[in-house]
Amino acid sequence: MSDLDFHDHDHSACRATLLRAAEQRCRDKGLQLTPVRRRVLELLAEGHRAMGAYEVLDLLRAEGFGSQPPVAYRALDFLVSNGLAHKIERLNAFIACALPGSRHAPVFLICTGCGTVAETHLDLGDGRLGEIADRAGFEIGRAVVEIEGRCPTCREAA
Amino acid sequence: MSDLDFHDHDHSACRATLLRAAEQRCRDKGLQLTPVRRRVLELLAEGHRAMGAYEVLDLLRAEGFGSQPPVAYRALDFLVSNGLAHKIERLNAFIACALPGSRHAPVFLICTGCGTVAETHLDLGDGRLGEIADRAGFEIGRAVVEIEGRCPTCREAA
DNA sequence: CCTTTCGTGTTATATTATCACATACGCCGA
DNA sequence: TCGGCGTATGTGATAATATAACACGAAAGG
Ligand SMILES: [Zn+2]
Ligand SMILES: [Zn+2]
Ligand SMILES: [Zn+2]
Ligand SMILES: [Zn+2]
Repeated sequence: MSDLDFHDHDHSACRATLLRAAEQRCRDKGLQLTPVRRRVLELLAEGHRAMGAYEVLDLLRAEGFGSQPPVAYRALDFLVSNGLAHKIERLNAFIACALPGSRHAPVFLICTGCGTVAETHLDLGDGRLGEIADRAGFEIGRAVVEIEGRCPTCREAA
Repeated sequence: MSDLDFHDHDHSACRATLLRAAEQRCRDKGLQLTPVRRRVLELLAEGHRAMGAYEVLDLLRAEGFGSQPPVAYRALDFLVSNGLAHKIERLNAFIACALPGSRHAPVFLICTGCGTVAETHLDLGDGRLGEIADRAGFEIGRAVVEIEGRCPTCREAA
């Protein structure tokens, strides 16, 4: 399975992998993967798509967690800060990181047809972006690459 | 002057160039660069930095234009749709396009120290991103590349 | 036992963005 | 000349996204 498949892969498998990786990562780094945080990551992984903070909040509320925005935002911030999820700025939405563990510049391919989001990554050190930054004397902190377009399935349909 | 200078260039010159280019572009394409729209572009060009919609709105209001959010958002949408400005998603802010005319994927270098934003661009056809999209069978519509870090000036200061 | 730290929860508020509707103006065909 | 039409501008109201400020409780460490 490629890291770029849009529709044809085993969600339950990648979900389980994600959760295991997250647990491992938190153990290693002394982070607390508390019930809310864990559940939010599960929700993102289950949905396997970008979810808004309020969408997450609704689900948390329905499950007996806190019902106010900070509950969702704090859990999401934790996941994002620790590389377990990403925020997709273009959509004001969050998604589980498909490549946890590696320090990477995520690249999102966002289908405007079906809303599916595929993640891959870019090594910023080499390549055009690194070159651009070097030439400008700019020190890269973090990068966001978000590409909107149509996924293979939606292209066929059209 | 490079298109990537952060601090040391002639603002009044690049502002004038921008406005002339916009007028030209609107004439060519039958677009109406109305007073509000033109003034918003001027404000972005004068500021020479990313400005929030409400910051723009405050200035418009002070100058006798409409005082409600849609006034600013509609003008900004016009400019963005027609390639005269960009929205920087990471900042929920807008900036005049530094390279109007060319159809390009803008790349923003955002300094977290001083807030300055430099724009350059990427040709999506070739390069790593095009390659990634091709491999996934993904048809690129538009792309957003936003890099946060420190500009040369702020690096020295640190 | 006391203090500190962290996580969770709450209420209230700030910030960003859109909806819905009214008016005005230029254009064009009847 | 008139009426319809598209487009731009303006308004008040509201939606969607995000943070501030504070209280409480559990766990860790002295
Ligand atoms: Zn990732
Ligand atoms: Zn699709
Ligand atoms: Zn541009
Ligand atoms: Zn700087």
